Amino acid sequence: MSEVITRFAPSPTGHLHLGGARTAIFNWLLARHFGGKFCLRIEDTDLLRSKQEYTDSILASMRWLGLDWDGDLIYQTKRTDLYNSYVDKLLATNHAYWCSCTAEEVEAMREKARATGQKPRYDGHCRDLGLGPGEGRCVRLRLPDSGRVSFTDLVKGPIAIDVQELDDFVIRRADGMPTYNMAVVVDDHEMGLTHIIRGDDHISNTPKQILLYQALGLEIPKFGHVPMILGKDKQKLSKRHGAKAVIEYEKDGLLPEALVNYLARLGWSHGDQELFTIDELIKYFDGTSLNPSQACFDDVKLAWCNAHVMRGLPLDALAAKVQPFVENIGLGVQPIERLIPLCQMFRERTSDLLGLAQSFRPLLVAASDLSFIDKDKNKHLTAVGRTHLTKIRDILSSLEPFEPEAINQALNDYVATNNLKFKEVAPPVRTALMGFMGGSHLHEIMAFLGRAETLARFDLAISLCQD
RNA sequence: GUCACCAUCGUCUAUCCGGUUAGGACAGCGGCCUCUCAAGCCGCCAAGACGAGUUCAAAUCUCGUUGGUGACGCCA
Repeated sequence: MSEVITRFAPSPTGHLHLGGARTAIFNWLLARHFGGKFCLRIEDTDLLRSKQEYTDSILASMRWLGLDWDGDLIYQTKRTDLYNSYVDKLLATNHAYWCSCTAEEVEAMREKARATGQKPRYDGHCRDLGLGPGEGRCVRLRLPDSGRVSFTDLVKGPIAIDVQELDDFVIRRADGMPTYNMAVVVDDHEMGLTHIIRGDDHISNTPKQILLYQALGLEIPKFGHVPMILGKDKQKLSKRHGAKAVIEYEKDGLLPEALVNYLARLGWSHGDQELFTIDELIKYFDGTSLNPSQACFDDVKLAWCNAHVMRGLPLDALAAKVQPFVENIGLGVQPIERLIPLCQMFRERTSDLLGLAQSFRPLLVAASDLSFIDKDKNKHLTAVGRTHLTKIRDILSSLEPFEPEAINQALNDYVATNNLKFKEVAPPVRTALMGFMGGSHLHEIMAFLGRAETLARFDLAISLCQD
């Protein structure tokens, strides 16, 4: 088998969104699986809507996701001459012709067709007029009079459409720029693409592109059209339905491995396996087992995926990742060594880095800044609570060493010697330390806080106890 | 309107060329564990859109219906 070459070709008219990210992942995975090449091409021919900042943002998201590309970035706006050389070839072989119709005239044709229940299309007015460059405005492809265009889709199987359904579409605009289908075909051929996985909104472009390949006498690559991702309510994914750009997931503290795992698994499967490492995805993804039906995006499952990745990370790596989030929510620049125990205590209690950082708050602020949840405070900081807190405070003030094991032992001893149950003692202590009934094991919390801070919290809580 | 694509639990999916108590995962519910909350473990709930046909046998093949999505630009 010759080398597999795939590509991702975003247009820089917005940030990288979930759908684009998924097609990028599929193409990247296919190339990596077969040891081929994955190329990146910026389709910036829409001068009005394309912006450099979006190109930058898309590239940043690609890097964040770990989708590295081979070779140089290709910008379509820099290849106008190349496209026009192909247009000239088509003109020279009579596969294309100049058209002088105005936008208004073409629109009138469409209206007319629509009125008779036909598909709106160009009626071939200038087809045989033999217009030259001076007389024409744009260039159109001359389609065959009859026949069917068919191809075997990697995802959907055999697809065929009658050429009667198509019209002589524009391949070169009046301003000299190529249209989308023209540029895509030239680029895909020039870049040597063998496989094209894209959204199935392109399924109707494919016959047009195949006609171009045929008119140009070029080899046709394999196409695979994956269905678009739908929102929760089966509607098209839009901002209204919670569609977010990849960059936003990054800000929310998702891990790229989790997003890649989730997105790859949406519309593709490998038996019953749900969780994959990137290496496993590369190993198993061969372009088959792609699901032809639409899939709804589920951020709850994404969160589950992310939680799983977070739990599997080495603690120091997790601490390094959460560090900027801790700083961003106003908890200061904390050294990694200090974040490691926090990660250990809280990583199973949150599903993203932002949530993890937030869960650190009670342990990173001073006792005086600790905020209490009224419900827990009223319930546990009582006269009975004061008794336990006071006695335990005494024990802790002279405990040596002030370390997890010893602290835990001291608490158990207190419970045993007073003939109590742990669950009678824990609530006031927990509320004193955390401000609410949550968090990790008490001895871990105290060991992290250190003796001084622990005692300060006991003192504060004791003063808050109501009879 | 025309054309194209799609159709299994609420959601993601498995069930390779017809024969399964239709499996797994997320969510939900219940239990165990337990100092809270989680995590973990165990269990429960829950599906072949509808109608015909082919066949000994259909979720699986065929046709139709319905529903969803997409496309129909000198946007990409």
